[in-house]
Amino acid sequence: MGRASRLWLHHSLERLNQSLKGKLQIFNGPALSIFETLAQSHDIKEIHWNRAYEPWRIARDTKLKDMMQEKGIHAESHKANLLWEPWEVAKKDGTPYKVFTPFYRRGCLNAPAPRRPLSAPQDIKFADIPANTSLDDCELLPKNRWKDDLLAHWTVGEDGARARLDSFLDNGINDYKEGRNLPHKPFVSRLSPHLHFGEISVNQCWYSALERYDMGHEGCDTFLSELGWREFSASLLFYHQELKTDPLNQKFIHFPWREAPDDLVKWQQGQTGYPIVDAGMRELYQTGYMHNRVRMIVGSFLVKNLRLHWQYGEAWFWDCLFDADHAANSASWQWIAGCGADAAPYFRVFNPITQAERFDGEAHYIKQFVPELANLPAKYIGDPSAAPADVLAAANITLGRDYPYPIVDAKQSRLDALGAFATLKEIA
DNA sequence: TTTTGAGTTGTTCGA
DNA sequence: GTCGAACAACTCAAA
Repeated sequence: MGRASRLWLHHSLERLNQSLKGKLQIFNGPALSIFETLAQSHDIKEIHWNRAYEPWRIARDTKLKDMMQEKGIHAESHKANLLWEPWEVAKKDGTPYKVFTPFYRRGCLNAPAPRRPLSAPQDIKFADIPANTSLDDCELLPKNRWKDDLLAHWTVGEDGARARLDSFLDNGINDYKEGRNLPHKPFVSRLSPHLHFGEISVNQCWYSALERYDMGHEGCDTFLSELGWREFSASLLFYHQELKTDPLNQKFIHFPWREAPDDLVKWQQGQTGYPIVDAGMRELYQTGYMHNRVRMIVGSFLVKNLRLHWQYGEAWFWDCLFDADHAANSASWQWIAGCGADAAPYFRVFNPITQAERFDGEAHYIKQFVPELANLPAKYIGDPSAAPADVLAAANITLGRDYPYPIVDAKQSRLDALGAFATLKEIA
């Protein structure tokens, strides 16, 4: 796990333990040997767990199931992370979908409806099994950065997740279709970390939305289809276990990526000279989250304007995001790079200046995370280097000192990217 | 098997 | 300033 994920997990387990009245037992180590030991010392009849789809988990759980069955223990995994299992959504010929819209509309929405959420168990009987470690001894907390201020923006745990969903259904969902593109507005759900860590189920999200709104409500439909994207990513990972490293479009193995470690660091630190990119990267580092619209902008900037390998972006997001999810992260980076499923056409390169003007025209978002530009008129917020000298002076900004010059020219690097993509055409 | 229509999120240019 | 077309060609899904 990345550092942000470990931090969230620590606090999430703490909350879970509280809601279980201190009865949560934590075991650290290889699952196989832990369960083998438990099976020797206790009379275990059945073992149940929620299914997961990461390659290492599938491999582990398969071994676990085999071992339990050898011992005569009933072992069963269940659908709990997804609305539909990957193998429940297939084309007529039985093969998996590769395009989102038919996957969702024909595949998911025509399949049997997902089960309704179950209510919490009233009475859990805990066995008297001593844990082999404590939460603190797991050392999930990062040693040298983040911690509390990073979590100031969140309420970790089941109660926080439920409150987030209710608040979104009260407010954000009504403006969701268009509003979710505006990074300074509270119109996105921000449910992703809660969903990732199982603090709320996707079934609860699905049916809570449908209890309040009908299919046909624009915001509701868009929200449900975003849950559909989560399913789509999981399906892609299930059928392409190497999604994290291998481009779905094999031609991209030959793509002429640049190697420019200095540029990568400037991207990571939010020092590219393009305020909307820098705001996003700083939001990520400071809050463990980045608004979806801005994720696309910074992603496009990395893989197209800087022409650095999408796996660098994938790795940084994996480390910094509270909602870091193997399937969604890999699939989305492949999508923005152009090698993934349903990927953007090669000529679709986000212009960081235009995007800033269109989606943060009053610069509320940028000024929140790039405070050194606080006095710059919004008119120039997309590209401070284009502001007249007297405007910069009045805003107390000296480029190259207070805020960087653009590290690449947006126009020229776009053309370079198009040229690089064109070289792929010649590959058979 | 062949054909047909369609494909999350954009930019730029010219009328 | 606004709007529609061009930007390529390919793969996918289903008729």
